[in-house]
Amino acid sequence: MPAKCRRSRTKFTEEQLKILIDAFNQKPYPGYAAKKRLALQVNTEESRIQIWFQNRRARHQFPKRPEEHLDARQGRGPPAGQTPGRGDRRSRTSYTNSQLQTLIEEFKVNPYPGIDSREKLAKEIGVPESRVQVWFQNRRSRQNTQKEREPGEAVDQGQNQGQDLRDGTVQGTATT
DNA sequence: CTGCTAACCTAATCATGGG
DNA sequence: CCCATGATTAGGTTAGCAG
Repeated sequence: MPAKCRRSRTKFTEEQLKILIDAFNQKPYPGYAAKKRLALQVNTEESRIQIWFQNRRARHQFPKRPEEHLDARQGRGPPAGQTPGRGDRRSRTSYTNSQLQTLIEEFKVNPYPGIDSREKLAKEIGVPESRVQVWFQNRRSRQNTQKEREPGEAVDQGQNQGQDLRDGTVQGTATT
């Protein structure tokens, strides 16, 4: 194959796992700052930390421990639907018009960019690769949701499941 | 081959910021 | 206030590697 679509599988060392598991047991929903700190500690990317926590929460029934204290503020305490984690999210990325143009153009030719394409794109518009990935995820999702708006035409789904096979390698560069 | 688990996906939802 | 859209989550699939 020309290149790998996926990022290569990260192999955590025992030491790294120890730190991660310990952190997980104390706080299964780390905020952005905590993830960044952990990333530094185990010397890896923060996006790897995020994926690791996602997978861990999904597969291990961690002690339903929302917070070590956190007891609903009965006043109104609307536990229904609120982020378990702290309000510590990554700040919203605001894309400039030209950045959006680049992303949209790429999306048209390849809505499922592999790791190489995403990294190249990220470098091009000066944004972390993880943001590019999220952007594509949201874009695809939105497209599927709103596709029910225009009964026009198009809406051609190729039943493409799993096998994405498409790799960037788009030497674009034509322009400029 | 099987089990574990990183990477990745969708859909839903939370949350922010501009009109 | 409301809407467009970025960030996060649950849960499910794909795939690399050790046993």
